[in-house]
Amino acid sequence: MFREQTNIAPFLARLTRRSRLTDDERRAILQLPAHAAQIQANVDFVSPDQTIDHACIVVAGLVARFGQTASGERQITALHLPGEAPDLHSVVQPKARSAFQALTTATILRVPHTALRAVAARYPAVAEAFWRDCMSDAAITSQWVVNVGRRDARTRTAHLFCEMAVRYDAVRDTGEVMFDFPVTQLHLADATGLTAVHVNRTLRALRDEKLLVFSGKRARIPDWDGLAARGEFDAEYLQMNVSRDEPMRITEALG
Amino acid sequence: MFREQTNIAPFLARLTRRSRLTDDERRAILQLPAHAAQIQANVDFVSPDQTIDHACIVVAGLVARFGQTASGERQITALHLPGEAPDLHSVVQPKARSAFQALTTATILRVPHTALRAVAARYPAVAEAFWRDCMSDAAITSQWVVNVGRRDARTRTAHLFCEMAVRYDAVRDTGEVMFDFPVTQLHLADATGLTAVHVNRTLRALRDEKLLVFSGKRARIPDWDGLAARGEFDAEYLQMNVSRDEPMRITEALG
DNA sequence: CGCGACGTTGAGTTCGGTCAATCAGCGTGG
DNA sequence: CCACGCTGATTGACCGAACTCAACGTCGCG
Repeated sequence: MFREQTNIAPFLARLTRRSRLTDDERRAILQLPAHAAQIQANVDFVSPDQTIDHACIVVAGLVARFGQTASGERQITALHLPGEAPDLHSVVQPKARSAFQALTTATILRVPHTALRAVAARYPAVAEAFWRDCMSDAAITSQWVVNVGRRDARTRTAHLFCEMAVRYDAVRDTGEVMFDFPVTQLHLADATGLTAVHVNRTLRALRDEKLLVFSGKRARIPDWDGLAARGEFDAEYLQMNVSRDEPMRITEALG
Repeated sequence: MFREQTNIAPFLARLTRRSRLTDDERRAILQLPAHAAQIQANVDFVSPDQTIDHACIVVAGLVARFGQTASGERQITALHLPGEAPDLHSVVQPKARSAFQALTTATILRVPHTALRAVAARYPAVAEAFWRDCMSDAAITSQWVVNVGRRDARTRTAHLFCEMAVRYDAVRDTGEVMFDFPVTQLHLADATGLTAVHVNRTLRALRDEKLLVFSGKRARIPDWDGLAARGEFDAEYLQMNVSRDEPMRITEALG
């Protein structure tokens, strides 16, 4: 039980980045029942149209949400790193509408909907934090529409790497940035709406521009400002730190 | 006041399509304070980075959420028709991250966040309905990533028209489908990630295939099944009717 | 009647896709 | 230890869907 609590901690940390929670509320989240599970790479662990009774939290590895066309081409619509809950929305929408896969062997925590609903019902501020968390993901998805719809391959790829760098919390200053990013070029293609071949060429072009080196599942960004400019990247939409903003607790609306 | 209640009714109807609400809860929503406003076409009525203190509900017209690239190209990331609340998420995220514009002269209702939060705090089931409503929009955005990222121009356009037909509630049987869709070809380009010129050619191609006639801001789909097949369209993700599903009231989780 | 917004069409270009071959790394079994 | 086979990365040659540029048509409206 204690081990499970420490596993939930990153998820709680993520929530409290954007929502204020009392000690009781935090405790309630840490005490959520959870079953750890190892997930094999490239195998659906949630399938579309499946009705599920639990949400999951990524503990280790990288999880992706997939869409598919009739001809079988795939499109990643979201990436989820440790601490995130890819299908938290299933609490209010148990019927899955897209597939989830781990891109590498991953560890997840399965948390029953019943438990999540109980906490949300007992602590409205937690329900609010869940809602807000889902909306953060939605803001990212919105940006992906813009990225995939309107930017050329290099800008698009640069933007993706910038987003991941910030989400992996790898951007400390404006100098060199490095982070592990365990994806293949095929995964990058599925995320950017390009083909694997063109991703390869695009990566090489960005390397030639001395903006990004991606090799051995590790990304190195020699010049953060340069890549951010190349990718038209503005981290604002990721709202990595809004805790200093006003409380925004619905609970306090009653006065 | 009475007039305002009737204007909120379509929004309530939308909520109750997917969430169960008691009479009290419905009444509370209908009694939300709201100011009607006329919105001019093609002018931002919400700008990015603006912190807002109210959400809006579309009463008449068509509202779009826009993203933009550095070079000024625009991408529509969501379309909202009457009864929908384009920025309901602002209740938990007052800082806007994209622009909103009406595509035609539109009427909206502005509802103060304070009032929305008060209702959500007093009736947790309403908070839940709001959350679920936002997640429905998110499911659509997810599909748009797939559409824009992986489908060719014709399939993409066909898919968009199918989605709009269903959301306008124009699909009754599998025969001919007609609905008003007040957008220009430039708007369609911004929604599909194509150029206006290519949208024009794509529309003509679909007309030649006898699948879609779009003229005078009115869409006619002679053969619904045909267009749906052409657009790889499956309405499931729109979840237009899930009320018969289990209650899913977080409130009931306490037992 | 003339202006502006929108729609339509043609000609030429280009970015990214397709097809196909080769290479590199790595785990497995002989 | 090495051959084999698999997955992923890389490269070249060619192709085509969608973009660009530019002109012209059409419609509504002041």
